[in-house]
Amino acid sequence: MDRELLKGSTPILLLSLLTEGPMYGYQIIETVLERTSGTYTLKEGALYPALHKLEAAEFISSYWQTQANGRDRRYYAILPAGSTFLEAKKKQWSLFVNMVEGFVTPGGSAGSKG
Amino acid sequence: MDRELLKGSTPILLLSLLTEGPMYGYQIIETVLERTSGTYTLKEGALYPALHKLEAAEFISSYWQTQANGRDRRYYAILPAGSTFLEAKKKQWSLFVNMVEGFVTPGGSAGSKG
DNA sequence: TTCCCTCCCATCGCCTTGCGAGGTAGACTG
DNA sequence: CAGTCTACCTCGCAAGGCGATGGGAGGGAA
Repeated sequence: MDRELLKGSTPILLLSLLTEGPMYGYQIIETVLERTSGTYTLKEGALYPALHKLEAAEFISSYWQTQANGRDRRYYAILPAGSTFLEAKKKQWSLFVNMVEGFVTPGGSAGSKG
Repeated sequence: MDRELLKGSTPILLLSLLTEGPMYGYQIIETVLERTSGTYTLKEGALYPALHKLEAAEFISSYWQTQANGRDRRYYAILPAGSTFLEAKKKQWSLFVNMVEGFVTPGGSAGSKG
């Protein structure tokens, strides 16, 4: 997976994932790994700073939860503002994808959606 | 257009464009501007360094051409290695797009590619 | 008890990229 | 001559991902 391509897509990934329900960091990494069949490993050095930024922007919130075995986990949940932001990001995303595809496949105008 | 999303996509754009024939910098900027209906302005600060990198990697070659009015223009043309690289990049691109879409639309597996 | 592995959090410096701003210069226009 | 358009290029900055590194708690093995 091209690292440079990834830049900027992490918030979309994170917010989309959290739309399905609260998750904790380690779980996010594993989930991404599973869903991509090992293709993409979300790195800790990318995940945590991204999570913290999202929280600082109040797009997500976090809370610590203690498990039965006594260990603590920090869960992240999406906030309404985060959902709104996600929708905006999604629009930018499809705009971006259509733009690039428009150049990659110049003949068939890649404008299948909005 | 989200700047961060753009990162890493420039080589694909450039190589794809040059597949249609040799172009010079200024022309590339104008072409991108036209084709995206003014949505995306490829900046000089992004274009020239990218072009130089591509040339250093021998994916493209350049030559100066003098116009009728005496002005010089530097044309860039894609090389065989560049085409090969483009194909690889395209694969990475669709992998990347499918990956993100897989998270954005968890229900409907976004497996419609080319 | 000690050792190590797994889980789970987090930060730091480096590298790469795109961008804004700045610079050079020839040709055409007024 | 001044101003604008074409056409090239570079520099410093900001932002993001990555590899490395570190810390801490629980559980199993020696």
